[in-house]
Amino acid sequence: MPPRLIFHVDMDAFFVSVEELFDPALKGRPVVVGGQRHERGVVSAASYAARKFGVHSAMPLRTAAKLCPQAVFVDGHPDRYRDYSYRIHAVLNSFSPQVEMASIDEAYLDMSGTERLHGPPLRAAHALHIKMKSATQLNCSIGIGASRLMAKVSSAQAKPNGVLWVLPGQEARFLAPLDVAVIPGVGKVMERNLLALGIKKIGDLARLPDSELEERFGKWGLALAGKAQGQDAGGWFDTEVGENTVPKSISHEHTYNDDTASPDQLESTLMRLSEMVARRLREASLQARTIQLKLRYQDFTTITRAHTLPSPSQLDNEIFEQVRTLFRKHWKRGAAVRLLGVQASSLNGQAGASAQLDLLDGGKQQRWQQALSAADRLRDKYGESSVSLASGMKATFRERTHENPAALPGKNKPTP
DNA sequence: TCTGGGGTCCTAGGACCC
DNA sequence: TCTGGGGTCCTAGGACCC
Repeated sequence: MPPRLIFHVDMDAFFVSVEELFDPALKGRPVVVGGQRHERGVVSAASYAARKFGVHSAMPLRTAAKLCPQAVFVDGHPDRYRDYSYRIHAVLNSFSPQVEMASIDEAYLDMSGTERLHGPPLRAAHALHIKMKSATQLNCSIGIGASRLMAKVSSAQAKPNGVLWVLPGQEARFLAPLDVAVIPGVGKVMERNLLALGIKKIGDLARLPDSELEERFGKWGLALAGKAQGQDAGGWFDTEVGENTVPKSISHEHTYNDDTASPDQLESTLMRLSEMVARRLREASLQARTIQLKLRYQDFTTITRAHTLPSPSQLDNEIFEQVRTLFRKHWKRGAAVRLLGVQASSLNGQAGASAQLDLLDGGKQQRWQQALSAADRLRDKYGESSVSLASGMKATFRERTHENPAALPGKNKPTP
């Protein structure tokens, strides 16, 4: 069997580049995307000019402002990025039937067997590079290899705006001089652990016997030994391109600008987050069995508390009631809260689940779903805050939502 | 420096069942 | 009296990625 041919396509400074398309005056300047300089938050993306000052993503905005006072701070625009992500996806789909978006701005393509259509790998990559630029006005970097891992590592080495192919058989030699931290999955903690063993470069790692790595780091250690040779070696990397499509969890969270201990404020945030999660479940035709609350206090201590429902749900009120129960049980009353989050997991497609629900309950469930779909459409039209579940809370209705009172699930509330 | 929001995967312990 | 073993589900926390 011939080796696989995998492309990893990674957009260069994606958020910054999109912002530059909307405001060309940003070009060439140090730009920080993610919020204003004094806000509570972190850098989502920094332009190459800003990176020269030591600014990088995940850094607190206030730190970035100190390192680079002359930077332009720009709020993020998720809708814009999603829109460009779709365009990128469309370009990629025209090159291979096997495309997997790994995040909003990067994708894997399985290009095995496309030589007849696209020619040899480098020619295909250059054609893709040019088409991406003309279709989206954005630069990308492309890594090519016989595994996801090699493609991913190569695209990072190719940045910015480059193409790099590591020939089959040359993987270990290519990786050897690189820091262990370039291996996807090796973060700060693992890097420190390896450094303590005198392992700094991937070549050092490759010299260690597999058995020692397994002994010290378990299953992960064994995978690491394979990665030092450029193999996908278990876990997420070891899947077919295009296999990872159904999400495992859907969540929303919110960090307050000012910490709060007001039960009303906290519970209405939970309601809003529950609605957002439920809505996305319905959009994806998924139902969740496990509902999780995330709670972060002022001092940053964070807890998660979960509950698994007897039958799955995609309904605002069921999710909210669960999360509120968890909240009332575990929140230290009076303690100021920094962040709240709601997560739905143990997801399954609707087909099986709704059949089960029909069996249990008949029309009530369906009426709820119709009401909620109508509410979803209203939110599309008038914004997220225009429609809200009333269930005993202060709800915010705008005048125009009364045009269609039947669409408000808070009225004449059935309890499924 | 004072720490976002959306995800994935792994580990470890306890419950529960056979 | 002291004491199995394996499998699966659930929960909590943490590392990691973009």
